[in-house]
Amino acid sequence: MSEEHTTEARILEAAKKVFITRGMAGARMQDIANEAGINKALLHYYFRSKEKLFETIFREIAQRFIPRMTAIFESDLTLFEKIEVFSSEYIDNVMKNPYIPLFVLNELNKQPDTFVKQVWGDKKPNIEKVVAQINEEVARGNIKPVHPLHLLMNLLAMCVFPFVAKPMLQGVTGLTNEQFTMLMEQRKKEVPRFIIESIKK
Amino acid sequence: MSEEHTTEARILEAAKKVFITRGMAGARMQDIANEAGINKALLHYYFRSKEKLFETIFREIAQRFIPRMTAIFESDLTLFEKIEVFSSEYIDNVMKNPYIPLFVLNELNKQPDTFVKQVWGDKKPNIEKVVAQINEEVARGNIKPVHPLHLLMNLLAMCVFPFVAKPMLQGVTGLTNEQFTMLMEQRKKEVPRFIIESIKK
DNA sequence: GTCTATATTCCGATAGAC
DNA sequence: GTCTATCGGAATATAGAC
Repeated sequence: MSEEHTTEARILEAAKKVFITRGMAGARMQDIANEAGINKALLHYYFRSKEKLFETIFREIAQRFIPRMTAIFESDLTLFEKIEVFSSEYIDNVMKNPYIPLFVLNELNKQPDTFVKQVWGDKKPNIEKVVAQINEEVARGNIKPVHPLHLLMNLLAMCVFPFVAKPMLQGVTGLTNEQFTMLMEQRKKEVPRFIIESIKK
Repeated sequence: MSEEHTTEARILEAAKKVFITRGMAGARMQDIANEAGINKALLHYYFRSKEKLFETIFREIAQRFIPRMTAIFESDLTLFEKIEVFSSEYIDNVMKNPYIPLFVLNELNKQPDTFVKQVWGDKKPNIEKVVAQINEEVARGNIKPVHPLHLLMNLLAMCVFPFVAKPMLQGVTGLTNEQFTMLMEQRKKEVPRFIIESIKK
């Protein structure tokens, strides 16, 4: 598989793959070992236990994925720009790692207290800036009155949900993988268009 | 717990609760037995194996939840009515069973081939009627041009996603359970309003 | 039908050689 | 650091008494 990787890196790579597809409860140390091309004992040598290994993986994934989203909200872009950039970048991001959202949402639901801390232990994502921006645009009469949280939920929902629900959508529509990908490609423009149509005056 | 239920019904009730919260891989037969107030052996007496029990539960849940959503799409309501009724009824529905969407999406992702058949084995949900309705409204110039699938995905996403992402949303916003419930209550009107604002001419 | 006791399998973790 | 072999516990499943 990978050539000049250290053993630890290969384990992390393999564990990531297995944990993401099967979840913490469904993953087997043996599967991870096979995927990494080593044996079980080595997993315990590098990471004391399955739980420690999982925590390492989860933290890495969550901390690399969530801040990347929220960074856009904390930036200096205008509200409309943020909506456009977020949709485009986030959908792009998820298309490359389609299983991550469900994985994160899932484990976050199974272990809310433990993992919520792990994700935002230090620096909680700051959405106050966008919220202020939205309220400001409303006050100025640039957009229609809208509850900031609903607007942000709508944006996030429309970007994430299709990937989480892909098997269901394919079951209903009969879409092939290629067609699904094309649809998601369109969505980068479609989501911001849809939102802006809704709030613009 | 429940008084005049048969043993089989109590097992199903208990299994439903445990499977939904922990998932197939995370659920333990012992937990189900405890929850039902019986012992493990009885579980195997009524349902041969954990897998059989799970399949029974999953089929029941999926077949009771998904058709209820799609029935609205197949009805004789107008497009705008469908959007309003769906939002209201579906959010209402999920508020009473908040863990079901993630459970279904999750297991559907783990076993696409097996379960997609189990859910829609006989009668696939028919979205052609709404799709036709949307295209018609566009053709008549009643609403702005919009891809039917994107519109339906948007509707579904905005209704379902907040519940699937509840722990994340609470982590970011600090919302209490009561506040979250109030927000979802608002959403029954907010989602159709948002959509209709976007597509109306 | 329901229970206790036990068999069986699976899986995380460790011991110890190299 | 990496391996093989094995332990020990947990979880599914069965046997058999009542």
